[in-house]
Amino acid sequence: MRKVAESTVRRLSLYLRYLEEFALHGTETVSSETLAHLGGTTSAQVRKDLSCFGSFGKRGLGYAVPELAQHLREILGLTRRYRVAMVGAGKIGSALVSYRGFRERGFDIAAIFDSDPDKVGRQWNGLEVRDIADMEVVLGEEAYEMAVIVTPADVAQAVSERLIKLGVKAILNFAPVQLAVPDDVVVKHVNLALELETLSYALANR
Amino acid sequence: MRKVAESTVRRLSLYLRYLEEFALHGTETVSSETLAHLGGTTSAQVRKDLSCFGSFGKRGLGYAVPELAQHLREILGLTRRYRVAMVGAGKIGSALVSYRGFRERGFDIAAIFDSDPDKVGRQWNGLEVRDIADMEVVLGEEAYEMAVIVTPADVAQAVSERLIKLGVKAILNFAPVQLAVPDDVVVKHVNLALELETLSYALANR
DNA sequence: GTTTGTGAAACGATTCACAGCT
DNA sequence: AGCTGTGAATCGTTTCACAAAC
Repeated sequence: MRKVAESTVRRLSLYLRYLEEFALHGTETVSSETLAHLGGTTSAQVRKDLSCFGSFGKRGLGYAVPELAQHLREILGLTRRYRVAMVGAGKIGSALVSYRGFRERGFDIAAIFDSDPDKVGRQWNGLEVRDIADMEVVLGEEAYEMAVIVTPADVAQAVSERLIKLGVKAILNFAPVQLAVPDDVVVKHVNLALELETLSYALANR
Repeated sequence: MRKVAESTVRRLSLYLRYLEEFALHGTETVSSETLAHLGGTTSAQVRKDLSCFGSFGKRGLGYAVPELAQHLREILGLTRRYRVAMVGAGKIGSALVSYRGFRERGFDIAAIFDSDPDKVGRQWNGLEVRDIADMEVVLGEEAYEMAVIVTPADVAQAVSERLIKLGVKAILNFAPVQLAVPDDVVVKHVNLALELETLSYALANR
């Protein structure tokens, strides 16, 4: 199975979302063509993506919706819930904490940290913002495999190191720095200004 | 100028960020190797990326920091400011409006719309949330080329159509739907839950 | 007849390696 | 000597096209 492209994984996530939509409406089977159309790709792409992990369809028929959805959940590691630590209680952090999309997909933000005394102690979506100085104490109580870093750029590297020491293996990083992490830790970088810049490029080069 | 890959454009944005950092510290020249190291890529990649748009370096020396930065700003269309309309005054919208990274890069969110009467009329970062029903009136007063859609999925397509009728040519879409738009309109899709899912996949498949 | 699963072909992006300029 | 710019080679992804299954 080894070596699946990131682009494939992203598409699988998308397919899963559409499958859940179909499941909700009671649709029983779906073709690669239908999934492709919804996901903005081609039927061959859908089949290739799936073929990385097995053959889930019936020739002449298509894919059984709930079964394929379940396979995708297993492939994507979404049959369990994840406890997520969030560091940085700024505006973006605030939005993420109450973002239902995370909880719906199995990601529970279960701890929030900030260094600003004005923020520490406040309740956020039923969760107390803790002092970043207490991170080791708070996170030591339960296992956290995932974290979201929403701090200023200059502290993000140090924060990531503390998180990794505490067992975090996956980081979603909103700080505009390239984090240096060990090989067994995976980092996904999100940079919203950069997304607008790709749009600006597209506008300027038509 | 030939077809430039999206990945190239994203890296150029990154290089620009580092160049501005160097400019701030008064560094005068920088090598492809240095930029590569900061951006997590290779020197050959940096040179290839730049070579799509011209030859900006001096052999034996490297690149002049302020000059290359200016070239990149021009390439990326960042020598001007953009008026951005935002539709959807939820939590994510709220975070984006006060996100300094946008303004710093030339993107001014200059209008916010929502359909919720509780939100309409409220001041957000010095900007009044307007009724989405008045979108045509408000946006008709000034030219808007860019928009951010932060609405629920079910209205995003209709909202995009109205925006496009009003002259919007670039959309950053946070709603989890694939928007269908004319060829001359560019859409960038952001899906935060999906980013966590790629992390979950990585954790599950080690 | 329809739709999957998959090698093979086409395409695109990255890396190599070196000639050419400073 | 040092570093860029770039064609050529490599590597990875997408598309094609068709045999096999239903």
